[in-house]
Amino acid sequence: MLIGELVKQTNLSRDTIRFYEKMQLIHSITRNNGYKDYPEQTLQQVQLIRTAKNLGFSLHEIKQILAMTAQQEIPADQVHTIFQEKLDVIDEKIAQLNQIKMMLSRFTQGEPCPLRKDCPIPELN
Amino acid sequence: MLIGELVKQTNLSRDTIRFYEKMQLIHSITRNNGYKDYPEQTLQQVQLIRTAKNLGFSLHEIKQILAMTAQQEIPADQVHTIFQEKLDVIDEKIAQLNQIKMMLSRFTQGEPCPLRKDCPIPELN
DNA sequence: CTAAAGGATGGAGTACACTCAATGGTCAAG
DNA sequence: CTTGACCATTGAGTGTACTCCATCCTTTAG
Repeated sequence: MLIGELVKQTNLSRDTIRFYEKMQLIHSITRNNGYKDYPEQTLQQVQLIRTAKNLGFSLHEIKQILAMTAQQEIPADQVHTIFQEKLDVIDEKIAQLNQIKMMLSRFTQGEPCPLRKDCPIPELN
Repeated sequence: MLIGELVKQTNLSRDTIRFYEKMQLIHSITRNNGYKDYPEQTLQQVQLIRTAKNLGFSLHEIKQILAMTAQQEIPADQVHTIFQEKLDVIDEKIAQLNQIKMMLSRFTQGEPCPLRKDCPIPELN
């Protein structure tokens, strides 16, 4: 797949795609004429980049996640540990989101806001 | 509370606190001697900033959330709408996190990775 | 009174993640 | 063979969120 096709399928800009490739989040094979060919799976990888970015992961972290998914198996304990770490981070983020959500929800139901000075102190985190 | 105390309680740097104040996420009262006095609730506000930032909200978005919590009530439909929007974003983020989580979990249980096939293994820095 | 600790301001610099502009090569249609 | 759509590279610029530095003022301990 040439870059123009990838742009259409992903709605990313050319520059963004080239930036991701420079950062080695995605990869291509260079044809004889100098044009770059992106494999089909790049679409899925871009989708993961988009989602993870949206969730506050840095490109560096996303690169790690992508690298892990590229392994054949999960042989080393080391890799598994990094993997579990990411899962833990995700669980923590979910918990934090639920906390903020509950705080905001209570507020929309007319309860006093914990961030105002005349209100009780919340237990965030 | 003077800035030094706030630094101790929050583990943020002086510069970060001053940056947040310049961006109007937090506020202070200036004493006669020019020193700035931060109200107690600043601690909770900083905690929300920290949590929301961790979840991928921008300082601009966090400023909106903080502004909303400062309202006495929720009178205007407009405010309520923005509020509900944030709640929706939070729900979406939770869903996305669960998606990534499930993808990674499946992978740790030996299933083939949807991002693989012939993908080259990126190098970790 | 003096020194040290802590406070304020202004401006420059940094890291990250793009984004744009300039320049030039490749290829298919007419 | 030219034109226009695509492709490539390089380097500069932008917005966000800090971070550092220089300089100067205020308070407190000795």
